[in-house]
Amino acid sequence: MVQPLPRTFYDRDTIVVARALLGQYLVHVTHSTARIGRIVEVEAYRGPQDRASHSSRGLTRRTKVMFGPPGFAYVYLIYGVHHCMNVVTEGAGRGAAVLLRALEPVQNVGGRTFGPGLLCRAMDIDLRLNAQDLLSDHFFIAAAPRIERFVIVKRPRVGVDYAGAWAKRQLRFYIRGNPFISRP
DNA sequence: TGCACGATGAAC
DNA sequence: TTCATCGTGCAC
Repeated sequence: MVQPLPRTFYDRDTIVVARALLGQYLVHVTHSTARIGRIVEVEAYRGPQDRASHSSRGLTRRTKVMFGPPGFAYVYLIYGVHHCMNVVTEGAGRGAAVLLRALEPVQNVGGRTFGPGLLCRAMDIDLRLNAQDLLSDHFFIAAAPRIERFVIVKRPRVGVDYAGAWAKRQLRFYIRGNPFISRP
C-alpha cells in the first residue's frame, strides 16, 4: 500500500529528516501516470541562521513556505532555468528544509535524475507544486517498500561557497556507492 | 522601478 | 570557463 509519510516524519530535526529521507520514494502522479524515484542524495538547510539557506533572508513571499508547517514542498526556479525541490521540516516558523538532489529511477521516470534540476525535470516538478502539501494523493513521499541497509556519506553542500563557515558544514548526505549520486 | 544574482546544467 | 534566463530581494 503506497501512502504518504505522516506529518510527524517531517516534524523533526532537519538533519534527522534529511538522513531519514534517503531510501524513501518520491511519488508524483500526473495524467494517471505515477512517476516514482528513490531518494539517494539530499542536503539540509537549517534555518535563518544558516547563511546558505534562502530562509536566511527572513520571511518573504518566497520563503513563506519554508517558514510554514512541515511536510510541504518548497519548489523554486534557479538561474531562470531549472527547478529545485525541498521538503519543509521542523515546526512552523523554523525556516528549515531538505533539498532533494538525486533519485534512483523506480517507475515511469525518463531522463537523468542526478542533480536537483534534472531530478525535477524527470519528475515533472515545477513552480505549480510550490507550497503543495506532501500529504496529498498525487505528490508525496512514501516509505520504502522494504527494509534496506546502506551507509550514509556526509559531505559539504554543493554550490554554497558564499555561505562562510556554513559552507564547510557537512550537511549533504547520500547513499554510499549509489550510482545515481550527482557528484562525488 | 531597476538591477545584480543565484542550493544548475550544458556547451565550449 | 562561459552562458542561458527569470524570479527574488533590496537599493533607489
